[in-house]
Amino acid sequence: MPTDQLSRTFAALADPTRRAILARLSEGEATVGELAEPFEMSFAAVSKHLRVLETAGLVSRGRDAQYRPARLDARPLAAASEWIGDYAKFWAGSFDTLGSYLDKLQHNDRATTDQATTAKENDDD
Amino acid sequence: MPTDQLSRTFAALADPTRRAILARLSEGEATVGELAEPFEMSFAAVSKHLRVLETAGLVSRGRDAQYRPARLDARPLAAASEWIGDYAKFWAGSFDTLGSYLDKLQHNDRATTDQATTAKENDDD
DNA sequence: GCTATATTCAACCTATCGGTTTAGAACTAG
DNA sequence: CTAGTTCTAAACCGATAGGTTGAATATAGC
Repeated sequence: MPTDQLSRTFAALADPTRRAILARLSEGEATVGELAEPFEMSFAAVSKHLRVLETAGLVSRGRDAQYRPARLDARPLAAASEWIGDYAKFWAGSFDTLGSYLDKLQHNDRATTDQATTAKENDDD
Repeated sequence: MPTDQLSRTFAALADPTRRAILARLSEGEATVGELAEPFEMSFAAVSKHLRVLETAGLVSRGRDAQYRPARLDARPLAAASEWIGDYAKFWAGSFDTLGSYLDKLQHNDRATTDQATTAKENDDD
């Protein structure tokens, strides 16, 4: 996997187990055991997933006796959301190209575009 | 890679070359040759990247003589954006947990939460 | 039909992923 | 100190990712 932050974030999200772990952590801290419980998978495997999430900066770990509780850190998701947001104009018009999207913008000021409130001007990369 | 749509989308985005290809395609259709030009990489490699994007539904291909122009289809990004959007409330308060976020909501009605305009109510999962 | 151009297929290589198992480390409690 | 719990490290494994090269396919132009 490439070493840039955005790639690590997206790679971390590209696994349903890890997304489920993040969903669980959105309800609060959890130990490895608690996180592993819903899965038919060894503790070690979950521990590895946590490490991937940690390397991506999406999870931080603490220490409480034997336990090493994990907690969510959603900040890298902001950057990911921002990246995707630059493309919002392309799905706002569903099947449409940018051309017909701009066209539509001129014809009806507010109708199919209400979803695109997050859109930012595309800068560089 | 897991076979669900969201995983394929995130996996496709987890590579800077593919993100650059998408960025290029956001300016309009392009042939493999045009897409390969900025990279020190064989045509075949770019062709493979395009296939990953195509499998993820992010790119569709056409035919124009020998050329097989690729065009952006951003619709899968909408789902990805929605998934990430469910976590917006967690980065809105930066370091905070859900607990202190809800706490904050009660104590000051509008202050540190102005960033969270995209937040959707977290429903199922 | 031949040749040039654009793209993909097929085989191959190395590195990483996601999982396992087994052992060991970190800590608590008797 | 010993025993029990929780978690991670290490070694291993098969499958996939991302790249290469060289041959095959598709199309256009002559």
